[in-house]
Amino acid sequence: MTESPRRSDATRATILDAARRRFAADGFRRATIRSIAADADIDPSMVMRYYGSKDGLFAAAVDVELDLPDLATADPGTVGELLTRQFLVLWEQPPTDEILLTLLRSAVADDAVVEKMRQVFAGQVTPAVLRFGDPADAPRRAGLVVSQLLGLALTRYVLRLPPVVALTSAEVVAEVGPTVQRYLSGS
Amino acid sequence: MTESPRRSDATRATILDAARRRFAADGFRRATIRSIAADADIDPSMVMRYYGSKDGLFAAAVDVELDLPDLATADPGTVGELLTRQFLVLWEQPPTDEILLTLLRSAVADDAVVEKMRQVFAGQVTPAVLRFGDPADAPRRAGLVVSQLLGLALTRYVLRLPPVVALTSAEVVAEVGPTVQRYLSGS
DNA sequence: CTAGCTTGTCAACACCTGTTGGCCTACACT
DNA sequence: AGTGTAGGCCAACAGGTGTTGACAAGCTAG
Repeated sequence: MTESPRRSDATRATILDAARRRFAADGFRRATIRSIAADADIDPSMVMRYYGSKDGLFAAAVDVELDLPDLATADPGTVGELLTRQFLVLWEQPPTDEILLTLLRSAVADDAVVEKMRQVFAGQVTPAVLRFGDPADAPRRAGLVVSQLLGLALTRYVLRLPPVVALTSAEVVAEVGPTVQRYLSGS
Repeated sequence: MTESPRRSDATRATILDAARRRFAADGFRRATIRSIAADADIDPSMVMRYYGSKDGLFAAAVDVELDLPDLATADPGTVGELLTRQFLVLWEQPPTDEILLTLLRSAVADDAVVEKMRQVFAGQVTPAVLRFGDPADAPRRAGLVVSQLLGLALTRYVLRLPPVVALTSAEVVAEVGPTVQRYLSGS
C-alpha cells in the first residue's frame, strides 16, 4: 500500500520547509512564491506543480497537531502550570514553532487563516479543556485560557516586547501558570 | 499662529477616515491606496499629494493617544479592574477602536508596525504602570499585563473566538480584571 | 478682469505578483 | 540501446501595486 518513494519527495520536502520558514518570517502575503522557491533553490513553477497554488502550499504548511496533554489524568492542582509549560514547548521547538508563528502572523491579514485558527481552537483546545471540570462552561474557560496564552505568544514571539522576551521559561510558568489555573478551574 | 482652514482640510480628513477604516478591516498590506481613494470618492493621486506615500498615510492613521488612567491616584485594590475596563473602552469606542485594530492587524505582518507597537508600550503603558508599585520591576509587570490584555483583544476583536466574543464587558472585567490586578501588584 | 495658486482628474510608468505552457535533460524500464 | 516519462528550467502572461507628471477647472488676491 505504501507508495514507493519517488525522486521528487526530497524537493517536495525542501519546498515545504522553506515555505514554513518564509511564512513564519513574513506572513502569508509578504512571503512570495518566488522567495520561497529561491530559498529552496528551485524554480517557482515547481512550487505550483507540487502544491497547485500558493493557497495549497499554505494549507500544507500550517497543518498542525498540538498534542495537548490529557488534562483529565493530570494533577488538578498544577494543571495550569502543565498547560503553560506545554504551550511554551510548542512555541519553541520544531516543527510546531514555525507553524504556530505562521498561523498567528497570517491570521491577522487573512480571513481564511482566522477560520483555521478557530478550527484549531474548537477542534483541539476546547476538547482538551472539556476533559477538566464542568463541561457546561468549558468553551468559556477555554476562551479565557487562550486569551492569556495567545497574548503571551503575541508579546513574546511576534511583538517581542523586551520584558516579556527576557522571562525564562520557568518564570513564565510561574507567572502565567496560576492565571491559566484560575481560568481552568472556573473563577 | 493658527493656520486658516483651507478648503482641502475636509478631503484630507475624509481620506484619513477612509484609510483608518480600510487599514482596520484589511491590514496594511491588503488595504490599497486605490481602495482607500475609492472609499473617499477621490483620486488616488490625491492621497499621495496629501500624505506623501502609503507609509506616510499609515503613520498618520495610527497616531494614537491611549489616555490611560493615573494608576497612582486610583484605589490600589481595584486597579486591575479599572485598567481592564478602560482597555475595553479603548477597543470599542471611536476613534481609538479602529486605530488599535489597525495596529494589531498590521503588526503581525510588518516589522515597522511591530516597532510602533513597542513604542506605544514603552511610551504609554510602562509609564502608567510605573506610577504603581515598585518601579524596579515595572517593565516586567507591564509586560505581563499587556500579554493578557492584548491576548484578550486578539481573541475578541481579531480572531473573534465565539466564547470570548460572547462575554459582556462586565464579565470580561470580572474574569480578566483579577489577573491584571495580580500582575500589577507583583505576584 | 486678469494672474496665480490651489484642488482635482487622467493616463501612464515601472515593478512585482501568482500562474501557465513549452522545452530540455536524465533516469528507468524493456 | 532505445524510448517513455518524470523532474526541472525558462520565458512569458495578465493583473494589480505604489507612484508620478501633465493638464483642466475654480477660487482668490490685485
